[in-house]
Amino acid sequence: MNAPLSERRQAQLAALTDAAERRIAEGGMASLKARDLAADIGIALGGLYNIVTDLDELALRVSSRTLGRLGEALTAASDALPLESKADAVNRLVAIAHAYLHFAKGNLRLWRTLFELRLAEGTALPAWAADDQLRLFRHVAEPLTLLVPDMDEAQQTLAARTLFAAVHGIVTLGLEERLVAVPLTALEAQIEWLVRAACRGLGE
Amino acid sequence: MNAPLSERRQAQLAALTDAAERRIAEGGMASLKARDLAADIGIALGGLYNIVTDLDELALRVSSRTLGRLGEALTAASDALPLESKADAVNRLVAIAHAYLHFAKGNLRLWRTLFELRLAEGTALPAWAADDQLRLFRHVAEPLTLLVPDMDEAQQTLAARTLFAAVHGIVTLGLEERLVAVPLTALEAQIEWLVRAACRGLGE
DNA sequence: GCGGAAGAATGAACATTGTTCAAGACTGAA
DNA sequence: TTCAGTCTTGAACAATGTTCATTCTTCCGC
Repeated sequence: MNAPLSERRQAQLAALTDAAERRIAEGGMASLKARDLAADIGIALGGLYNIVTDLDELALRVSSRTLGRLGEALTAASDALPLESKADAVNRLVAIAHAYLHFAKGNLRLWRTLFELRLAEGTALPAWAADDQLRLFRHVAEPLTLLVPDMDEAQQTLAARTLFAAVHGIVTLGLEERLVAVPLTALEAQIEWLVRAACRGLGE
Repeated sequence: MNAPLSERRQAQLAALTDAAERRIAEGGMASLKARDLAADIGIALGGLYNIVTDLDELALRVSSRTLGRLGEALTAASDALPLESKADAVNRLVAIAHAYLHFAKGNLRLWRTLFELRLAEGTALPAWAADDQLRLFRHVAEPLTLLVPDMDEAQQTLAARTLFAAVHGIVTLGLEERLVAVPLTALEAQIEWLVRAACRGLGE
């Protein structure tokens, strides 16, 4: 209780973010309630707004953490494979896509929250949040530079985004349980097919 | 909801759905407010709940309309091309994907609403809504049967879903304005590349 | 140490929503 | 006309995010 205020604030922010993360993991973004969170960390309702300006900011902070963990997962998948030949590059892209699928399945609610963020119309998302996103694309872009070294860089970036988006779409639809459930291994196979086909299509 | 409705009720329901569609097209699902809608069609607040059980039901009805119009757009794109050779099949798939992109861009808020529907946990979506979705997949499945006639039907269905999902992902990310904007023609080119590559990958 | 300014904590109050409900108004058959 | 059933109404309720005056703490210059 008598730690210096600045430290205390940091600790509160961390505790608040923890609580928010737990609540979202438990019940999705819809269960991010100001009163619940205040109770979780033992402060009065109004105190929330000394730590954070918005519940939206809080959701953004949780999303940043999730993106960080996702990045680590993709890094781990990448580092497990060599990257020397073009075949390596394709294999690595497949591994990244599979890692993405498994992360999404294993962190379903937190992962979904990444895309449910609705910032107030007109407010751009903070730089640190945008950075997190770019870091993700770079995981895909790196093998691509080896795969198609002659392609101009803007085109490579665009291709990385497209590939990422395609895989993301497959994962999203595949984990949507209000449609027919697709077995995980079938999803993996579909992703692998698409990534390999897309890579082959890049060559020409 | 399935008892025979009086004519007045039908008219009210239509007017209400119109109003909801207008509001969503204008400001997204967040601007579907009970009081606004009641005012729009000139009834008291409570009267809404004689016409519709929920605002969610209303959003679902608007989504059904949107899916219907989307289906028509895909049909129009399909019918404009012959379907005899395998090359025709690929061209048609590309045309469908492009039509999807243009529909999404031209009906951005209504299209996004399709995926923002959050039915109360545990309630399945009504059969008529599920049917609309299946009809969409069939647009993709039809050319696929010509393209890979030897493939077993379950596999064809799965491939259709995957292709649809991949294109959907590209469109979603491409129309997300809080990232770098991608010119429409670049988006078209990316989609065409991916669809053609995926089709070639199917053959082997 | 101390005293006052700056900042933080509190919880009541406000604003905005979706939804319900008792009471009145209406409609159509007898 | 009368009356039972139905529709409509708008006030009330509940849940929620956010603000604010008041009270309490903390920190820094003396």
